[in-house]
Amino acid sequence: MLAEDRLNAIVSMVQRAGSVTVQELAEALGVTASTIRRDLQTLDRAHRIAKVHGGATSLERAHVTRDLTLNERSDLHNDDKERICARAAALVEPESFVYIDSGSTTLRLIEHLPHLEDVTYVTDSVLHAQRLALRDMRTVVLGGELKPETEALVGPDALATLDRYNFNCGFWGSNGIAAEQGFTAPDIEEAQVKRISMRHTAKRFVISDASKFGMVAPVKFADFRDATIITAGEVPAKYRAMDNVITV
Amino acid sequence: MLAEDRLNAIVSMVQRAGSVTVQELAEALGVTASTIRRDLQTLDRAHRIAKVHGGATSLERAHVTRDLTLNERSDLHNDDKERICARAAALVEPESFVYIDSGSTTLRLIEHLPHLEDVTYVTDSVLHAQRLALRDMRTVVLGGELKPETEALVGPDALATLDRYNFNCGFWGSNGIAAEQGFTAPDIEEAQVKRISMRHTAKRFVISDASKFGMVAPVKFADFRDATIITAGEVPAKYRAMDNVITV
DNA sequence: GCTTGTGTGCGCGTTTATGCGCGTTAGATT
DNA sequence: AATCTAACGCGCATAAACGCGCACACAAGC
Repeated sequence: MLAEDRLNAIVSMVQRAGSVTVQELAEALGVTASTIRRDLQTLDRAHRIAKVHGGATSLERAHVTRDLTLNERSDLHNDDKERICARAAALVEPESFVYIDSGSTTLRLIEHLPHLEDVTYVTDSVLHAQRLALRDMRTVVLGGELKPETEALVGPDALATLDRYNFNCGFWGSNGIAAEQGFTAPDIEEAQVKRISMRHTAKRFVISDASKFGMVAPVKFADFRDATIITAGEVPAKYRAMDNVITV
Repeated sequence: MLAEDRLNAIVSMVQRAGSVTVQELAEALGVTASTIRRDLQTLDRAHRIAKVHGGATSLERAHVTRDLTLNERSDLHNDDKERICARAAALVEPESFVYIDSGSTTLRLIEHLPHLEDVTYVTDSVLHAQRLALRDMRTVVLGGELKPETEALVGPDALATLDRYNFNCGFWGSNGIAAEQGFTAPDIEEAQVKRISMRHTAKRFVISDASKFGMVAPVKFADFRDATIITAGEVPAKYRAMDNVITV
């Protein structure tokens, strides 16, 4: 049996039953538990199922249930991202007003944020807001239309709210980072929110792994010099030398 | 059985019955009380149920009085709620701008909403917004501070956003419904959001099971005559006769 | 034929989940 | 208000699940 077929079989079993254990899968497919675990990891990363302790559940079930602590752990071995987030989180100061952009990297950042006095976090992502609230942080959500794919808020309401705020510092993700093209995002509306939020922030940080350097996405939201980049891993020499790039 | 499944089972048992004891859960699921307690702790932290001495209650029940005991147990009239929500959902018309209040009853309502042309839903709850987006509804979220307990948005930003909107119709939950005291909520800030959102809505509906009639919570957000009540079950005769009460 | 890469199984140290015992505490009873 | 009982939380022990490294098998490419 092809590995690919086995993956599909797992997905359909999970879909049909709602949830299955590693053992059940191992027996049904005639491979060891190790292999099943690796498969589940792959499928979880591809967002085709949700891996949980002991087995896997379908996404629908996991979505209502979403155990927030489990997903993070799945790719926790990504040392780079962990280090980046730890470094970034240390930049938050007491009594400050902090903006957190939507995106998977900033989501990871939330888990590292310290419990400081009188800090308020503002975000354009409902998912991020929930996580912040779970960690008992003072949390403010921008208004606006909810984009289902990214759970981010966009549109005039979001922008209008931002216009009333001024942040001490903020953290953004970026799909592309290039010296000439600056920071770029895949979507016009989201780029607009990023642009305006940056405009209202004193200390601006982009957190990203090394893979984004040299990449260019459709819509620019800031110049390369507009933010300090916190990154890790194999950063191209050209960028590593720049004084607004911090490699950890 | 997967631990994850057990958590789901607990939630659905709590939702259906309104409240359950640790013992009942332990017997039903074939684990010890210790495990159930740990599960309840997890679920309570995730705001999926409310843990109380002796067992757990659904969030909405815990809301009326902060620490209630398991003494008087009543069914949440699951059927009633379903009928109420189905009736309410039928009131949404195409090409309308609809407000959905936070709360467990309105959450259930979302599952019944039809896919009509050109309907936009606005809500003050991040949880509700996620569900709406999952169902591919056009969804707008009010801004504001996120209250962790209820996942509702409150404060000046929420109110400012509401001031720019005018809804064709809207649906609210209410902790108390009484002829003299009107509609009441447990929290000042949430009551304010309810009040302002109602003020900007043409057709106002409160959806509630019969148990809320005669109850009074601390903060009033509307007069009894301000909304049409959609309810079911054993409504006191005094209220059943009123012409803004629809019993299904 | 040899190398290279991928997928799988196995062993081992680590983490997580569960059950049990015991001292403490919250509610009910009087 | 005093007392009593059941629920509670904590620590510990155990077993299962887990992740990782390594070895081997097999296939593809030079």
